[in-house]
Amino acid sequence: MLPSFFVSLNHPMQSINHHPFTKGLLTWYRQHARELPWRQTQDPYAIWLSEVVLQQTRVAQGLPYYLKLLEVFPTVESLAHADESALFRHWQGLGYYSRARNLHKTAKLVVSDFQGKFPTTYDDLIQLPGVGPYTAAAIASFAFGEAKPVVDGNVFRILARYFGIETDILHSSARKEFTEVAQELIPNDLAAEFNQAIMDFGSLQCSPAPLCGSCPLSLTCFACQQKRISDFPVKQKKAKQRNRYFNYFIVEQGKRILIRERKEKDIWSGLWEFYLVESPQVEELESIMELDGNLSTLLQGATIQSLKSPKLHILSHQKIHCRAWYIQVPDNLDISMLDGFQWIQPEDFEKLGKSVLLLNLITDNLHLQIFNDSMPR
DNA sequence: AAATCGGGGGA
DNA sequence: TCCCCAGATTT
Repeated sequence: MLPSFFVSLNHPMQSINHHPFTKGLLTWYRQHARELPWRQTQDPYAIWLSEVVLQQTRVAQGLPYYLKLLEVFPTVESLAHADESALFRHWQGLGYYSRARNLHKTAKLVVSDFQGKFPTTYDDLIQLPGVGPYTAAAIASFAFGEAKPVVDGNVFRILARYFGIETDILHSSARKEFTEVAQELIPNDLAAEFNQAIMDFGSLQCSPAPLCGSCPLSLTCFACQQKRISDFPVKQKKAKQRNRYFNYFIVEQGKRILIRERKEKDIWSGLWEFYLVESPQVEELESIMELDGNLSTLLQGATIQSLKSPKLHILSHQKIHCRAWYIQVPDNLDISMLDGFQWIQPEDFEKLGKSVLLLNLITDNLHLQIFNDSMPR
């Protein structure tokens, strides 16, 4: 009769994991762990914040945003009570702006429905807006010690290589399959350490261009043994991005400029921008005016000049071709307010979140009188 | 199941 | 250029 702890070795909820992968990984981690600020705390708020910032974002890029956000919004209450516009301004430049909206939603939800205390289990955490399987597992393990494996890009890559898994990691069934493998490997009593370890291992050792020569797992790694490192992970190639043509007009009247919040279901929703006319291709000014009736109205009695602008702005799925003009409307000319637009002073516009394309457009034209050195950064 | 949502860095 | 990054959500 075997003792129960021995029987449990082949059970998913095993308390001690002797798999060579796990042993080698944890040994490696104890010598190579990165020192990262969100590892110095067990506060679920700080951990949640870091995980959302780091979604699809490199540590080096997200780190300054995390530090600043935690400084400005040190508690979930402070974030819940903050203006969403302030949050967007701090998120400016980080990308995937729906993260900021969901962050605010969840903060308000945690304060209003959970007395400011985050849920403590994976199953409850994943109910929160902007919290998916990865982030729920990260918070559950790091803050509460629950043995749920994180399955991010690192984990897909490492497990695909180590076990020779040929499943397309973009296929809908891939997450379930890789999660089941990871669940077999994660030690019940060292879940947080295992999850931190596997992500550091993916970043530092088993990176996209891996360092197999110095890898402690190379002897038991399928891809390395078979000399098929480049075969894993299997990943469907991405489609080509579409072209779009943005024509921006910096419209000025009496020290104020015409701006609008992007609210449609499109890129940069929640950010602010100048008057924009999108065209199906590169167009002359005359053709652009035909595309947009209000533009001709704005130009009645106004002066217009061409501006320097970023030629191209690349996103994951789109290539934005950009041109820009400067329209000065005389003070005495009465412009009826266009729907959805508002006039704003540059120093107030600076406080609103803007896309990197718009920031670059502004930077290219800081010599304009209207900006008057009020728009740094 | 596929598409979409940013921006930046490394090879 | 292409790929990938501490993914989530919508269609």
